Amino acid sequence: MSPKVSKEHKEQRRANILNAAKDVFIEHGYEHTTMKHIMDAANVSRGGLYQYFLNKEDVFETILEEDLQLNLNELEEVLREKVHSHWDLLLETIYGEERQPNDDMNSLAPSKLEFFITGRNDKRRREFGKARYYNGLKLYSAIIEQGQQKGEFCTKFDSDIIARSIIAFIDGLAFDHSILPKEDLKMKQQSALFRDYLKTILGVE
Amino acid sequence: MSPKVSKEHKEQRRANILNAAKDVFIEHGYEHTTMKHIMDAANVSRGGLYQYFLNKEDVFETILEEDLQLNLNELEEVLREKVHSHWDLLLETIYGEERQPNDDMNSLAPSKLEFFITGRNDKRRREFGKARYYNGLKLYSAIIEQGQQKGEFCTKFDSDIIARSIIAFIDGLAFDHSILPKEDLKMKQQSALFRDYLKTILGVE
Amino acid sequence: MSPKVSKEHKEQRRANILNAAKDVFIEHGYEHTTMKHIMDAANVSRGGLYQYFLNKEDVFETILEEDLQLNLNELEEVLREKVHSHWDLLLETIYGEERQPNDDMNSLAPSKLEFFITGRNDKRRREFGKARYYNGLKLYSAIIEQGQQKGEFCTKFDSDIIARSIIAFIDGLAFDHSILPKEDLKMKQQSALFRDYLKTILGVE
Amino acid sequence: MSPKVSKEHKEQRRANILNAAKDVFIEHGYEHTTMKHIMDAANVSRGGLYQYFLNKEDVFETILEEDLQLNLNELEEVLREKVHSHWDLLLETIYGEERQPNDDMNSLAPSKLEFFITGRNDKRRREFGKARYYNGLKLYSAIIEQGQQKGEFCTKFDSDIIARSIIAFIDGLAFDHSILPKEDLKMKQQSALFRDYLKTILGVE
DNA sequence: AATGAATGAGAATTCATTCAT
DNA sequence: GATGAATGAATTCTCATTCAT
Repeated sequence: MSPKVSKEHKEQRRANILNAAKDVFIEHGYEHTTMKHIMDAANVSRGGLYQYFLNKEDVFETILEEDLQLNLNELEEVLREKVHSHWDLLLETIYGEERQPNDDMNSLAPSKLEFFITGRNDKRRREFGKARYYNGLKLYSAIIEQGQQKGEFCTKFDSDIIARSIIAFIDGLAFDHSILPKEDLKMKQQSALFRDYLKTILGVE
Repeated sequence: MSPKVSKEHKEQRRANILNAAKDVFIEHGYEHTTMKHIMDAANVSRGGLYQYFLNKEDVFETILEEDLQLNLNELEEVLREKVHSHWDLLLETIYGEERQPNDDMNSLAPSKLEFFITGRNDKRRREFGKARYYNGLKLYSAIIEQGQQKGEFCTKFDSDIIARSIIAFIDGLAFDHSILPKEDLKMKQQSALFRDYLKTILGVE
Repeated sequence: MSPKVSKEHKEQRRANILNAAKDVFIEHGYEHTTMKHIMDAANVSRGGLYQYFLNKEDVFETILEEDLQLNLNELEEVLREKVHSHWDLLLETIYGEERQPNDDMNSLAPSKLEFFITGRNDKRRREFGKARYYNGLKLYSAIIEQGQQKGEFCTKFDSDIIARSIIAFIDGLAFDHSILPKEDLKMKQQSALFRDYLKTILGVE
Repeated sequence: MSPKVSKEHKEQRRANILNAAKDVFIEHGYEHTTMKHIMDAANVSRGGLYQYFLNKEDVFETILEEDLQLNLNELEEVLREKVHSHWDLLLETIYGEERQPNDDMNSLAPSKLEFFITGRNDKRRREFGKARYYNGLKLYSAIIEQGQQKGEFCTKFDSDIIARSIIAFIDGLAFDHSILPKEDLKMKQQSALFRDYLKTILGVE
C-alpha cells in the first residue's frame, strides 16, 4: 500500500506553510501571531497545520533552523573559496545578512529578537538562542581569524572578542531599528562610524 | 471630609504594588506576567489592583516613566555640577545604569526590551520606545558635547552619532545578556574593547 | 447630644443626590447607570451614597415614588376642583404628563420603561410596575367616569377599558419614541388621530 | 477535502443554539441572560458557542433577523395572494403575530422591547430598532393601502398614520403585558375596543 | 456621618489543542 | 491525510458592596 500522497507533495505543502508563516510572523510578530493567522495565510486547515507542526513554537523554530542552516552553508562556502579581501567579506557578511537591519522592514529579525527575549526563561528557547549566538560568533570569528592568519588584519585583539562586539552592535541596531522608524536612527552614519571602528581595531589600511 | 487613609498611605500602597510588579516583571518578563501574578505578589485584590492601574500595560508604563524620570533628573544634576572628567562621567553613566547589563540579572532591562519589541506595531508603545531612545540619546550626547566643548574630547565625530552608537551597543549587549548566561558573553572583555574604542573616537589620552 | 448634622441638611443632601441621579438615569438609562456615575454626578462619596440608599434600585425607586406621589396629588387636586371641561382635563393629563413623550427627550420615561421591563421577573419590581399602572389607570378612569357622570361623555364604553387603552397607547408611543428619533414618528399626526378616536368613543362634540 | 461534518449538521447545531438561546432569552430577558446561560441551555461549550456567534448581542440579533425575515416573507406572500377580506387579513396580522402579546407568555416580545430600549443610546442597536419599526410599518400600511385601493376601507385617514397607531398600540399592549399578569390587563376588552376603533376609522361595515 | 480603599464574584473573550468523521 | 467543530483553561476587566478610619 503506497501512501496516498507523495513525499514530494508533503514537502511542498510543508514548505508552503513555512513561507506563509514567515510572512505572518513578519507582519504580526511572534507573540501576536496565532495559529489561526498561519492557517489562513497558508490556506491550510487547523488539523492540517497540526499535522506538520506541533505548535507555534515548532513552526518558528523550523524557520529559524532553516535560516541557521543557510548561514552555516554560506560560511563553509565562503571559507572554502579563495578570499581576496577578508575586509570586504566581513562587510558583506554584516550588511548582506539580516542581522544588519536593512532598509526593507520585511525582515523576520524583530520577530526573532522577540522570540528569544520572551522565551529567555524557557530552557528549550535558551538553547536555540545560544545556537543562534554561537553560530554568528563562529561566522564572524572565522572570517576575522582567517584574515589575521593571512596578515590582512592585525592581531592586536582577539578575533572572538571582536566577533562578539560585532554581534552586540548588530543586535543593538536591529533592536533599535525594530522599534524606531529608519528616519530616527541615522543608520548610515552609525554604520560608517562602526566601519571606521572596525578598520581601526583590525588595522585595515 | 478627610479621607479614610492618608494620601501617604495610598502612595505607599501604590509604590508597594509597583515594587512587587517590578519583581514579577523581572521574574516572568512582560508578556508572561499576568495581573494575577501582580495581585499575588503585591498581596492586593483584583479590584484593588485595578483601582491603581488600568491594566498591565499601565503598570509597566508607570515603572518605565519613573525610571525615565530618574534618568532625566540625574542628567540635569550631573550637568549642573562641575564635572572633573567627562570621560569618567561617561563611563559611570554607561556602567552604572541598567542600560548596561550589570552582573546582577535582577534587572528589568530584558522586560523593557520585550515590552518595546512585542509592541512595535502599536502606536502608543512606539511613542514610549521613542521617548526611551531619545532620552538616552540626550543623556549621552549631552555629556559628549560638553566634553567636546571643554576640550576634553576631540570633535572629529558628531556627538549625536557617537551617542547613538553607544545606545546601539548597550542595547545589543543587553539583548545578548538577556538570552545568554553571563559566562557565555565575556562581557568584561567586550566592555574593555568598547572602552578602547570610545577612547579612540573621543581622542581621550 | 444633638446630631452633628441637622435633619434639614440630610434632606437637602438626599434631594441633591436624587436630582443628580435623575439626570444620570436620563443620560445613561437604568441598566447602564452605575453607582459610580451617580456618585460623580452628585459629588458624593461612595460611602455617602450608600448611607442614603441601599443600591441603584433603591435610588431609582425613590425617584419613581416621588413622581408617583406627584401624580396622585395632582389627581386629588384636579378632581376636587370644579372642572369646566373634562375633555380638556383629559387632554391636559395626557399631554402634560411625561407618559406622553414630549418633544424634549430630557425625560426619564425611557429609563422607566427599562426599569420595569428588565425587572419583569423580579417580584419587587413587578409590584412597582403594578403600582405605576394602577396609578395611571385610576387617574384616567376617574376623569372619564366623572365626565360620564356629568353627562359630558357618553357611557357607551366602560371608563376602565378606555383608561387602559389610553395607557397602552401612551406606553407604546413612549416606547417607540424612546428608540426612534422624533422625525421618524409623525407624532403630531398620530396624536391627532388618537384625539379623534377618543372623541368618538367618548361621544364628545 | 470534505468537511468533517456536513453543512447540514452545522446548520442544525446553529439552529439548536438559537432555539436554546431563544428559550433562555424568554426566561431571563435580554439583559440578564449571560453567555453561560446559553451555553448550558444549548449544551455547548464556551468555545463552541463563540464559534457560531460573536457575543450575546450577535445571538439576539440573529434571532431578530430571522423573525424579521419571516415577517417580510409573510407580507409578500400575503399581498401576492388574492385577498378576500383585508379586514380579516389585518386582524390576523395583528393577532396572529407576536407583536400582539398573545396569551402564552412564551414570547420573545418582552426581551425584544428590552433589547431596543436598553440599547437606545447605541448606534447599531438603534438601526435595528428602526428596521423593526419600519418593517412593521410596511406590513400594516401595505395591507391598509391595498384595502383602500380595493374600496374595502375608506380613505379618510392616511394608511401610514393608521399603521403607526396600530404599532404604537400593540407595542404599548406588549409592554404592559410584559410587566403585568394577564389578569390585570383585561386584554380581551381592550382588544375589542381597539377593533371597534379600527373599524370606525377604516370605515368597515 | 462621611470617606474612599479594598474586596471578590461574575461576565466576556481568546486561543491552543484535541478528535470524531 | 485532511478537516474543522468542539473543548475548556486562562485571562481580562467591571462593579456592587463592605468596612476600617
